[in-house]
Amino acid sequence: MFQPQKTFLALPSTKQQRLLEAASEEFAQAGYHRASINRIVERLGIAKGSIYQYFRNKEHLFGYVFSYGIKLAKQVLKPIETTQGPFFDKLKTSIKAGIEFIKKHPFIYHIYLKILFEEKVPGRERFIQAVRFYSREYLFPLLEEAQKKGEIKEDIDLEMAAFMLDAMMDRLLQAYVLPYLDSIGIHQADEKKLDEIIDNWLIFVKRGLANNHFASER
Amino acid sequence: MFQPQKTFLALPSTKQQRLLEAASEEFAQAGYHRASINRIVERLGIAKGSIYQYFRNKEHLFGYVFSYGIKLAKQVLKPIETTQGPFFDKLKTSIKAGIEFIKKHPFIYHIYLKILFEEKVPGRERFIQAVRFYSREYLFPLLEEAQKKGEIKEDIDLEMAAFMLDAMMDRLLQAYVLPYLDSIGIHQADEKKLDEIIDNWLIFVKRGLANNHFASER
Amino acid sequence: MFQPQKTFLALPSTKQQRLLEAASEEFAQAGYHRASINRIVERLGIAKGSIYQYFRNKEHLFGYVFSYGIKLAKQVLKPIETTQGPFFDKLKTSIKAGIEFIKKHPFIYHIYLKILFEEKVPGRERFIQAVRFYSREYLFPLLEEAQKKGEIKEDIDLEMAAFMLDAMMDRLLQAYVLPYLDSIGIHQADEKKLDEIIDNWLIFVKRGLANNHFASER
Amino acid sequence: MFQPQKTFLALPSTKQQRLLEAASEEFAQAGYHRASINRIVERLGIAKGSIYQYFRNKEHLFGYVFSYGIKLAKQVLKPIETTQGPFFDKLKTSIKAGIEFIKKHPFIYHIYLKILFEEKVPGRERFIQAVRFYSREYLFPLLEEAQKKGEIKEDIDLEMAAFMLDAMMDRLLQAYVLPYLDSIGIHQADEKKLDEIIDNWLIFVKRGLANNHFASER
DNA sequence: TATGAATGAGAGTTCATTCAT
DNA sequence: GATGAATGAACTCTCATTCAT
Repeated sequence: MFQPQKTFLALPSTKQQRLLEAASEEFAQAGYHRASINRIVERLGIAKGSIYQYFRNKEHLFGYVFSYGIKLAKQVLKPIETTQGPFFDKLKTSIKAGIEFIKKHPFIYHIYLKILFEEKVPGRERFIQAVRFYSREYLFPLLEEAQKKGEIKEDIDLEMAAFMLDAMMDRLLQAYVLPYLDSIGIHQADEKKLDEIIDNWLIFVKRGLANNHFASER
Repeated sequence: MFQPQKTFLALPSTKQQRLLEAASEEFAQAGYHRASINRIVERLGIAKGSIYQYFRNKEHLFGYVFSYGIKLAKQVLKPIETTQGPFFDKLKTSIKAGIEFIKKHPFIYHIYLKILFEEKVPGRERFIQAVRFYSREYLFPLLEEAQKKGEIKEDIDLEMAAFMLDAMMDRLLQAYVLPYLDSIGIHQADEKKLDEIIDNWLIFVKRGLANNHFASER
Repeated sequence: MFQPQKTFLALPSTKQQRLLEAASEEFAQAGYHRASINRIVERLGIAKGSIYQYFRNKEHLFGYVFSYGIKLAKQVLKPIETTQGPFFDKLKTSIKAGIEFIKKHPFIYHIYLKILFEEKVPGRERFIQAVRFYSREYLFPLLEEAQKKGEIKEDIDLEMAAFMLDAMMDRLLQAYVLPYLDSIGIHQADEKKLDEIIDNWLIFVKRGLANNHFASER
Repeated sequence: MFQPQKTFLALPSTKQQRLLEAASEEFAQAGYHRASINRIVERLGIAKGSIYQYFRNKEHLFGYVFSYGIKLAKQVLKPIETTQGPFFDKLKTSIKAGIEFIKKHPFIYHIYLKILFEEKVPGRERFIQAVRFYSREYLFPLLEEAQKKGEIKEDIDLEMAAFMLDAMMDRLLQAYVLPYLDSIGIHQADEKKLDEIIDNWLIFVKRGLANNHFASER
């Protein structure tokens, strides 16, 4: 949909990469509308006109960064989808993959956050859909399968479950990145601590909050 | 911190109110940076200079809207905090109060969403903290009390529980407002349907996802 | 249709006039597309932003200059239309009025010339129609009346006559302004010479080219 | 004056021709200044740099198109000049030749119209002079000859006659091309209709507007 | 106190032209 | 000889802010 110009594709791939990174960084810092082409070219030390040789306009530049992000996200998602094993293991794999993705491509995730509630961002819905790869589309089939196998209680509303899992996983990742949303110390936790937190999170998800004895008494 | 000028305080309170509403609406629609003072004064039919008599600048204007939002949020929070009864009832009250708040003050909530991930918004963290009134600060003490009373399993990590509850409640409220998240049908639901969804959610929260028999066997 | 902003109308009329003249001059020199807002504000010694307080954009600025031109043209046209007397006297009055108009408002006429064949000029047709006030619309009724009175041969095709008169008068005015179209010495001729040329032109128009004796013989 | 580079002359003549046509088309559509080298090379599918191998710059490219136009115009003009016969027959031949020229080389004529009143077009006057091949230079000698032969009244000012004929013929050709001037139905007229119109025009030219009886009485 | 005209930095975009490959 | 990436000046337009009235 949003294609770069041929000029860009003819560039040495290191230069393509540099541009992609500079643009990503700018969009990650400022969102779509506040991002400045001026700043991007300054960062890159190229002329203002050059970027218009590479991309028709800001929209197309963003579109390219964005489809690049989707490509990366899919690379992460693919191997998880085909993974075999118990449902809760897959969940763990998923959330760890999410964190790995953020570590590897912090700008992409930041762009996602920036445009989550930004208005009139070209292609926004598509982008959000793609980067939230643990969303209903992905989780619901997993839940169905798990319920069939007896891993999940029969009377659980799976739509609601998918929705809530999405919410929790999304927030977990957000907290990993944004200190002010972090109350569990996940932000910049080391590898070991991270594992602990995720396991802790899984216990919560597995057992749920309610005391079964207490709840069943009522 | 961000005070209006004395000129503003001398204004008839109806005019103060109108200004507050116009500004809220603009910030809700456009976020902080993309909000336009031009549009605000147009909406109000006052001179552009006047708004600078009332507030030192955009930052201070936003600060005022913002403290107004916090005040409103606290009004909702106070009565809930003092409510007596079982923990899960309080939770239900909380989420319903949240929805009531959004209904009553849609602009405030939208501002919260808009600035959630916006950079360089003056006082952003404070505002977000305050409007997310079901955040850790509020939930953790409730959870502690509930655990003491035996309503909640002893081996649950309360920090994690507060974090997750926060995440889920936040997303529930977002779903109420944003069509793109309405896979669970909460968007624009009628009063009755809404109750159903919240009850459903509570069951989910109470019992958790995991099949206890299955889980305990492993 | 193209309105100035209230800000402009509130300006002291001398300033309005200065702006109008500066803009007219620029549009007259460069046409619509090549006209530069930058140059206009430079000429005026005002800030770039100011002109956008006065007019929504270039299109509206041009629209205003243009409707001002139409107003002036109508002021010239009105008195001629109501003039009584022989047809050929009216023709003479018309062409002299045209020259007077050009003398008084050289920029307006130059704008007309500039946009005659310029593409995508907002409101171009309307403008051209209005400034070519000796066009078919104006000439045809006069010719009809003259024919009725016997001033003009009965077998003359009046549409063709109007068309040709328009062509000749238009070119006369163009030659008055543009040296390279002038082969009869009308360009910047003095009052006396001008009268002579116009009379000469009228003879040509009255009698036509053809030698009647010769023509009738064939 | 404006020469192509040797590189261009070494090109196969089909390529030369293609370039000429593409450039003509662009200049015809956009005039001189708004014409875009970008679009020309796009149309041709050649590299932007190449065109600067062929022509020093835009000015020289235009100059070449322009001298090509003059060459074509002269090809049309030559045979007419040498034609023998009555003056009014020559006039008819002339205007028909003009229409033929426009049909055959629409871009050249459109360029003429576009730059008629455009400022700072290199060589503009020369080009206009050449393409308006029924101008004073051409018409005046014909008129002199005709007057000598008694085809034209003795007391006609030939300079004025040439001027007016030029004006009328020019406008006739414009009407053939531009819909907004087609009050006389010349626009896109079929061959037969066209002949009729030209004859009608000739009658007008021959006899003139004035009623001789009426005029002579006064 | 209220007004609104004036400002100017900065935004996205276009384009003829250059020059290393 | 052909290429096309790189340039940068100039373009129109927006906006928070100032200040004389």
